[in-house]
Amino acid sequence: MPADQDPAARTPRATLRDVALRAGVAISTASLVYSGKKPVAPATAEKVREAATELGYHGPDPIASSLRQGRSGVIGAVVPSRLLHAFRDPYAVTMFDGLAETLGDLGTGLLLMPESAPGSEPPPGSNLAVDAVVFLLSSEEAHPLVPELVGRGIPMVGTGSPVDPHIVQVRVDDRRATAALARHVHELGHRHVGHVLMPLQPDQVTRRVTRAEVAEATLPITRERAEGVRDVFGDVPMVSAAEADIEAGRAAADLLLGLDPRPTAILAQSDLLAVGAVRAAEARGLRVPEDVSVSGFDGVELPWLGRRLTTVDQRPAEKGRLVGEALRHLLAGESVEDVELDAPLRLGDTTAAPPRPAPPTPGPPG
Amino acid sequence: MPADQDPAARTPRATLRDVALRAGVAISTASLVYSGKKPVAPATAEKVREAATELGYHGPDPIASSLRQGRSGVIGAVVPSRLLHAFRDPYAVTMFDGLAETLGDLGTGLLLMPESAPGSEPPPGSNLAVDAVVFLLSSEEAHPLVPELVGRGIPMVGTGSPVDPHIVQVRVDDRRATAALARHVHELGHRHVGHVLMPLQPDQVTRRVTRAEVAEATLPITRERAEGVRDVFGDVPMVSAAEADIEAGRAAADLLLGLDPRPTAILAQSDLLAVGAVRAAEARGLRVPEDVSVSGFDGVELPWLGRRLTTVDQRPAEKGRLVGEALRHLLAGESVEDVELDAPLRLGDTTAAPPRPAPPTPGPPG
DNA sequence: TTGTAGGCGTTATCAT
DNA sequence: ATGATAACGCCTACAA
Repeated sequence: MPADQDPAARTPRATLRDVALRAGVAISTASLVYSGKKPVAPATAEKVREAATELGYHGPDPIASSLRQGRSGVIGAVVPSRLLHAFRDPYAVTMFDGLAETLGDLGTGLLLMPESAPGSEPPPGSNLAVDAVVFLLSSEEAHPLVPELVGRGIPMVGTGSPVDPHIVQVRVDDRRATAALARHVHELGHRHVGHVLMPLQPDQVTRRVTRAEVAEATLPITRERAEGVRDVFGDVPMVSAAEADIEAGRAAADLLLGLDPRPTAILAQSDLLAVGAVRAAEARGLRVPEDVSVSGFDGVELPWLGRRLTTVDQRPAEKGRLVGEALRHLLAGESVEDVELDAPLRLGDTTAAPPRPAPPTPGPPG
Repeated sequence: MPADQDPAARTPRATLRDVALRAGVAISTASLVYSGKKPVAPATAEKVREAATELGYHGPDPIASSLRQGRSGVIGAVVPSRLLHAFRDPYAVTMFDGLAETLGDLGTGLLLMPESAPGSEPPPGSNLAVDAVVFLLSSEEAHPLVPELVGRGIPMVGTGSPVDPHIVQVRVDDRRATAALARHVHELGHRHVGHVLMPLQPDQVTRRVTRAEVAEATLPITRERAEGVRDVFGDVPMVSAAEADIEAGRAAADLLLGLDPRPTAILAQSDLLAVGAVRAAEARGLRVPEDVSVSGFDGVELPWLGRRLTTVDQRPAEKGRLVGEALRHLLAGESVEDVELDAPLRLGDTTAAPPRPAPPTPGPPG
């Protein structure tokens, strides 16, 4: 390795004071040249810029500036520690994209704060300088960071969980939206449906679950979507997927398709799970939608699927943008109400009327 | 909206001084209770914590702490403004995941700094308080932020571009790795191959490109991988995809498969492009690998593909981790050399010997 | 083990 | 339009 670094690194960095001194003006005047908050004579500004260039000064130190102004210009985003998994879902990425769009206009940065093992004290990230925090993908009803942030008076925006009166929520009415979708499937004529749920717990296995278990799910949307299905179909067989991804959706749907009577429709709690359900059906030689209908939830783009899923469009990009808007108002000191996002039903080509039932089993003659 | 916020919000937040005063100790002592850098008598610590609780004090202000210590505990990650597109590629997500892993241990946060329209002055993000910056997905050979950051003495780590002596690079030898892959395809017997390239420019269209155009590609890896192919096959037909995604890969490969003679193998510059190539072949009724061989580059997980791509494994997670390691050393003040990552060839089931050529065209008799 | 004192680099206020 | 001055909240020598 090189004997030593750039010699300039050894020299203490120039500060605004050095620049002002060299330009022959007051520090406060030099500050104005950079902030532009008050007019400065062009000649003066020029002198300051020159001095800055000579000293290798590249503008005010963001940390010092933050301290003085009381804001860091950074929004914290709490994300699952397994970022990889979360971002495999286009829903998550799309929502972040929408958020980043608003934030970009705002000139604020987005700081990823990975959740870590529960119980660590203090919760990681509590020592990071953020002006506000968003919870977009949390699957916990309570979160250790929340009391901490409330205590610090840091505004928070979420999309459902964690649940806390201090968090401004931007959400969809999951139950109602799911019920609308279920009603559509019911009207097509389906009477035997199966429901594929998100994981009830982290690290669980794909398995059938009971209504009682679902009532205790960590993730509120899991419960609410299941209720939406029940509102229309009553109790139906439910399988909770081990992960919110395609493979787990396939496994979960496969379990349902093995039941007797076999469901004629699979309602999945996310588009990715629904894709898995389509795969499971195909693997059994069943055609979608002729033999089995499949529906999802989210409304993400799946260009590689080659078909349009019947789903609820949560408008994830819009959701992200609305979170950004809420942040903007909160940072401006305004108070903000919860937002309910409209989530329209999108009919695709994965749902149709159920196959005609086999003629009332004549049974082998004799 | 509510008439007003939590009344506590109006009260200026308690500081360490208030706490010390209330606990009857010196500010510096109270500070030690939180930093733990020197021992404090248990009784004293208890008094301080009590006072803190009473005052609603939740630990030192991160900004003030940062100013004093000269570090913010935040790493900046420059990302494409179209985050959505970038994160559609599992390569990107996997690499970030690897990075986040190292950073998690380090207790530092990752701040996303979206690149914005070129030419904005000053470059956005230059006012954010970061201790170091990483460029993982940049497609520019030069970047406006680089001189700025060099000026501020902020260490940088990258994976190839932008190119600058101040940036520690963690890279793969793209040319050599691609040549190794090409050699494998050559040894299988292929003599007519087509090459699918990443976009040469942002916002371009999928189209055939010449060697001369490739030599001027923005993205160094595009050039280097093309050279790797040329090292083995000489000049081959090349098509640059409009985007680094499946659909563009399909369109690009379709162009190649329409040539006469039709290539018996398509070498794509990324796994996602290769998936598109597989789709293009299938759409033409060609079997992979019996009729057409396809190879990729990256080595990402594609569980939904249902087959294993022949590819170069860049080990993206490891790459991310190595970037994290480099950061760790830089932040510790050590000097760091560029890292070359080994990228092994992974044989999958998308490559095989070319189909036997049709018997030397007898032509219609007569 | 605890206290004293000074400053990190900036910006806001107020006066000129 | 410019200048002097006082914080912003904390941490670290150093002294006791």
